[in-house]
Amino acid sequence: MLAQLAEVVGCCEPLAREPLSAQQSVELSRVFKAMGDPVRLRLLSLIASHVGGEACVCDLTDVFDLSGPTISHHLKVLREAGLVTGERRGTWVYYRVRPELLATVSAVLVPEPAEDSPASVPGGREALPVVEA
Amino acid sequence: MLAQLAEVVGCCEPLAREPLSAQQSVELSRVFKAMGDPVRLRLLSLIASHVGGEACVCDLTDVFDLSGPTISHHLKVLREAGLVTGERRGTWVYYRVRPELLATVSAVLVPEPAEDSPASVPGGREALPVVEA
DNA sequence: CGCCTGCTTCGACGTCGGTCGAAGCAGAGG
DNA sequence: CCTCTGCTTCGACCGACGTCGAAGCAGGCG
Repeated sequence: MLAQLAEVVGCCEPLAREPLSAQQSVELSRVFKAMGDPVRLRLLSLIASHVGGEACVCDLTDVFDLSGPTISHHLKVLREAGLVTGERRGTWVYYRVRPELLATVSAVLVPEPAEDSPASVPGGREALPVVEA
Repeated sequence: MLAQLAEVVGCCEPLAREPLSAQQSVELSRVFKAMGDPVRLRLLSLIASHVGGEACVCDLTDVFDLSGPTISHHLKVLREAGLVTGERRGTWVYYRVRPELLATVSAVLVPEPAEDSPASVPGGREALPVVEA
């Protein structure tokens, strides 16, 4: 049911080039809303900067003065926004970021595409992140 | 009272380089939260892509099926986040975007700075946008 | 099998935020 | 001065969201 961000946003011009359609703005705002919370933003940076590019939930929980369910909730929001992926390996669940989505969002903000970022695979527009609920 | 985004965020590394501090995440999330609404995101793109780089409120109101007070409220949120500035000229109020803030936020998202964007003035780190409530 | 640990889901509660109509303020123009 | 238009502020309503404890699920380990 969730529209695929790649189809709607991946092909949209930078903000200053032409106005967003109603649908594009809805899709894009989903990602920004997920990043619009201090805890989630910090979770994102903790995962992104962790060694190996992934972090266990138990590592993340210790950083905050928040309950486990709350951290789990925030991770779910990030997951549903397509910003991270979670994978269970044995007892622990490891989270990774999707650098493609960050690169896509980043490109929308600046007038100059700056497409030399390593995360943007050449001709990989259809390989952009897909939100699978 | 509002901390200046330039001091807190303007000097922070990309997300994947090192984790954000609690304060940095609070400041940054303020901007993302402002962009986390479809109407505000569309307002932002309408202003940014308008001829002359500025748009009158009356032009913006016509695009949405929303009341004037609601549009005004969203513009205030964007203003307080430092994303736009409003200037009264005679009867009308014109809004402009702050491309520096967009460039700053964009740079935080991608691991490669991509600092060749025209909005990032060389050595102008202290000239970055300041939120003045 | 039974327990223990790590994580998620559920249900509830309080706050925040988007929306509106009514009212207020600022200029322009009679 | 009065009025009219453009925009903002105010007050209220209601749904969305962040938070928690309790309960549920999954996998390791005696």
